[in-house]
Amino acid sequence: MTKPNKPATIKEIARKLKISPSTVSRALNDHPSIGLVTTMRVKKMAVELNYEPNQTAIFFKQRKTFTIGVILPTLSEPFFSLAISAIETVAEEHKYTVLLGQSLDNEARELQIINSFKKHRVDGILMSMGKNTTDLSFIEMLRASDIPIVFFDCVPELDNVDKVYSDLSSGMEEAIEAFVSRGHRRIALINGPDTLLASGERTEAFKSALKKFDVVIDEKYIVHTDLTEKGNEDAMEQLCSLSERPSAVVSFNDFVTLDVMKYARHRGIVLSQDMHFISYANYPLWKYIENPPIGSIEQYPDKQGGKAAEILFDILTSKEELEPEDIVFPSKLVLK
Amino acid sequence: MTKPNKPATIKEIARKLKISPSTVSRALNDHPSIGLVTTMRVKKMAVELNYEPNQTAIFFKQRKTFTIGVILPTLSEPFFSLAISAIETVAEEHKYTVLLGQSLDNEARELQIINSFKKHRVDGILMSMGKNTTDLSFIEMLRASDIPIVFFDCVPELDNVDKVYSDLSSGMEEAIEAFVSRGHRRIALINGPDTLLASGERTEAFKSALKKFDVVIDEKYIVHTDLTEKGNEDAMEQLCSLSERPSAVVSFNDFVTLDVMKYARHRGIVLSQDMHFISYANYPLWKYIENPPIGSIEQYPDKQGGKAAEILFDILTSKEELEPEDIVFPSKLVLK
DNA sequence: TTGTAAGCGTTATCAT
DNA sequence: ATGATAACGCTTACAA
Repeated sequence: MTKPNKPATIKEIARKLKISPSTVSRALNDHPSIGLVTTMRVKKMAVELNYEPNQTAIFFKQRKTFTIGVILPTLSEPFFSLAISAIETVAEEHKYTVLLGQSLDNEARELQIINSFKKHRVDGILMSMGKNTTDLSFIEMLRASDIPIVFFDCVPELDNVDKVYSDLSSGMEEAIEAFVSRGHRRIALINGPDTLLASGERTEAFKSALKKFDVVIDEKYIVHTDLTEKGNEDAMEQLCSLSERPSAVVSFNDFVTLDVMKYARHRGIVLSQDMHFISYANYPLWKYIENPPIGSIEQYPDKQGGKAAEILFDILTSKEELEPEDIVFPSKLVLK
Repeated sequence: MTKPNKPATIKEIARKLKISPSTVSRALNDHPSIGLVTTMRVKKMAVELNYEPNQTAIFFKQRKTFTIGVILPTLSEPFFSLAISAIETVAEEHKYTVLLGQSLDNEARELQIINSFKKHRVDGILMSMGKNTTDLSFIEMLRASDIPIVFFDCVPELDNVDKVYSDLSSGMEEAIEAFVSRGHRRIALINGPDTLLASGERTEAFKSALKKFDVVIDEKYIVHTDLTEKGNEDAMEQLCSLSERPSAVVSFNDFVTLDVMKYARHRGIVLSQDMHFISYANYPLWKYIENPPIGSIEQYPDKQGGKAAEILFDILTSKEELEPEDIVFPSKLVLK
């Protein structure tokens, strides 16, 4: 029964109807010049034969695949699964499908994925770069192949590329304000590794926010973690061993805060009393934590992903060369 | 400068070298019959002209796209993001790329995604069905189009399809054993809606495990939630209002347990003392929770996804028709 | 060892 | 309003 169903083609419809393939093609595409009757006859025969256009042929002919590739570090971070959902939604509206590639923050894998996407002739690429990606030559390569790329979240420091990202400083300012207004003066920052752009931005935002609210900047309150569990604990230990412990801590992200709070608890610190927290990410799990941070800074992965996708489709549909977009979403403290 | 780079084709290489396109094609593919010298000349010219095979043409000609589609409810559940990572890994080994489609447990969207995948002529599909999917006719449709599909996790109750899933009962048995050995006798089950297969399986496993450990089955200890936050709380309230409250609760999954524990706390119940929990999923966040469940039942999303992908590639590479696979991974209690 | 030619399914150009 | 033909880039019998 499972006859190797070579699906019906336009030619067969033409043959059955004793008309030419071009007429069939036009009828199927509702070309105005085709008579209503033939159009109907063709369409009827099409369903009868269970005709399905062979998209691979069409892709080939049109030099378009109606496919975009999305490269991001990992879907296990809620940030990115939210982002890709938004991307998928936008893609769907444009009748595009989404190719997925997780880089796992590995630059070599990133290259591999890009090449695979290029081979598959995706019409465009959305990318959030890995934390350690330094070689940006792939951008030129894609440009040479005429494949537009729009970055989101982790974007390159170039101004001739399209990018959507979040401004960390607005959230930081709100965080410091929240701490200060609650009477805190000894405010610490547990930052990521110095090699990360995102760390530099946080440091800068931290300092300028402290300045704004007239809190003296004390370098010993700025510590670093390599973002491993051990690194997070070490960073916390540094703060705990200070003679004047901070009473408030902004940390790199919610994951760091989770580890850090756990460690603090083991160290006998009473959460939400001896020490208060704010971090970046605003993951939903906080509502289940017994002494949650006073807030978390939202970076709007969905808006970022969605906007990046929209820009990409603008590029894809516009005929002229567009000026590169540089979109910034302010981050925002969400109090718990 | 951005010349509309129509990429080099085999023909141009042929022309430059004054040989025939077929020779070029063969040389590029290391066809044995081509002389070493010509092969080298061709390859050299290929890099020189920056030649890139036009995969869309190849896809078209070979009737293969080296693309598989993955349909799953949502990536925001860690279960599925883990599964898709495993799938991606296997796909990559086979030089395949992955098209993504999130159904959001919506049957109509599922159909839409399947059709989109079919249009894109994916070579095969991996699917975890939505919780409410009842119409399985898409399976026949895909069969007619000769697109193999392998199910994982949420699989149809048919025996002529390939599927990989987890046996809920082994984990349930271990859970009950863990409770019983700790002296619990009043053991409750907070199950999902009755319409779900997964709920029926849990109920059955629950009862037979209780029987196995000589605990009397008391129907009032079996309650249901629609898996919303409100539903979870209501289910817990039912248990709390019993004159003889259960001291141990197995629940549908970790998310339910989170809500339920939170509610219990508000209700004045001392977690890990008055009441103990076990649920399905084994999400990593438990290590950050102050009074975590005594354990969680692992369902191995990565193994399921990976195995499903392997089966699909077996089908894709084998010449003969293979017997449908029916793979069951026992679930397993992981103590915290 | 290499070349010739047909063909994959569709659409677009040019006729009629 | 419809048909014939070429073309997209590549592979593969079949010939030479």
